[in-house]
Amino acid sequence: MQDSKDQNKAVDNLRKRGHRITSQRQTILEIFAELPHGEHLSAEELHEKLSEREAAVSLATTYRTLKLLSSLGALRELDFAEGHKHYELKQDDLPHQHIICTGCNQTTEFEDHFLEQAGQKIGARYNFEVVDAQFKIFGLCPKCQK
Amino acid sequence: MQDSKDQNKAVDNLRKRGHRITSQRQTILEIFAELPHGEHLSAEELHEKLSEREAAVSLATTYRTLKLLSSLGALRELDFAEGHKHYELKQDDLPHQHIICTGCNQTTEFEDHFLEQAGQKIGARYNFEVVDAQFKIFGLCPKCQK
DNA sequence: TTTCGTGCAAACCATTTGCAGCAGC
DNA sequence: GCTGCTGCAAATGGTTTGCACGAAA
Repeated sequence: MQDSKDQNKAVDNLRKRGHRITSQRQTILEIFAELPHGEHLSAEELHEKLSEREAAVSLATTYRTLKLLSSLGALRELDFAEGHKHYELKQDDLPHQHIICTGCNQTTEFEDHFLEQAGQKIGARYNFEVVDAQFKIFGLCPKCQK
Repeated sequence: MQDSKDQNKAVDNLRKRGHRITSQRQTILEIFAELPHGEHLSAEELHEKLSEREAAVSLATTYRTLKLLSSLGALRELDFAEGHKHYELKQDDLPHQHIICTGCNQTTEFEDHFLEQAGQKIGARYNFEVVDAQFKIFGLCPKCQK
């Protein structure tokens, strides 16, 4: 399956950089791998999901792991201007741009071939080594326009 | 001058929606109008600039004003994933996309005609009333690649 | 066995809020 | 004069950290 491939890649990345493969890290990656594409979790939400399992993970470790995995490029850190960050598995071959309703905070994922390339192209213009590019559209969804 | 135009537009917006034109709000708009294009301020930085003037503004009011002006569309709220937000005057006719170095946190502004349109186009696809579109590129600048 | 990672609780820091006094309109 | 705005200080909420113990390698 698609997502467990990225999960394994993340584990390899941990190992490669000398980090240990702990049960907590595995469980967290597992949860992200099982998450339907397009969904993302805040640290708090992830911690909640972890608590539902037998193998609970402390909030501190949850935060530490999210930060570590993001720095390794296994997770993508998303900021929707609502006070806390969200995270999702980084899958380069899938769309990950967002359109956010400032009324109800609902986010929808979309893809746009042009945008996928734009990041690399513009980065090159500035001699940047591009790690990630995010396009966010803020506005009101049909429901919230009334 | 370019920026004072946007400043006045913001004042009109305040008035139109029944908000009062206080000296604090005017001073804050003034500071943003005087800011070189491409620069942006955090609440803390703005508060510092305010303290340098005779007419100081409390931190609480600084935050309240930033929030109000953003909700009116006079300011743009920027999030560079470094723990606090930044704000800049919203000038629709100028570029406002950012490329951010995750090494030294330096941000560079750039424009791209395609991107400016892409937000509107994609928003329309989802029947969104687009308020703002932000494209962010994360990566390492030439200096930080070593 | 040697580090590194974890859990806990306390600490931090950006932002928000209750309330009394003050200032736009 | 009415009501919204401000300043102050205290509260909040997400995130980080110091430390002692437990677990990968």
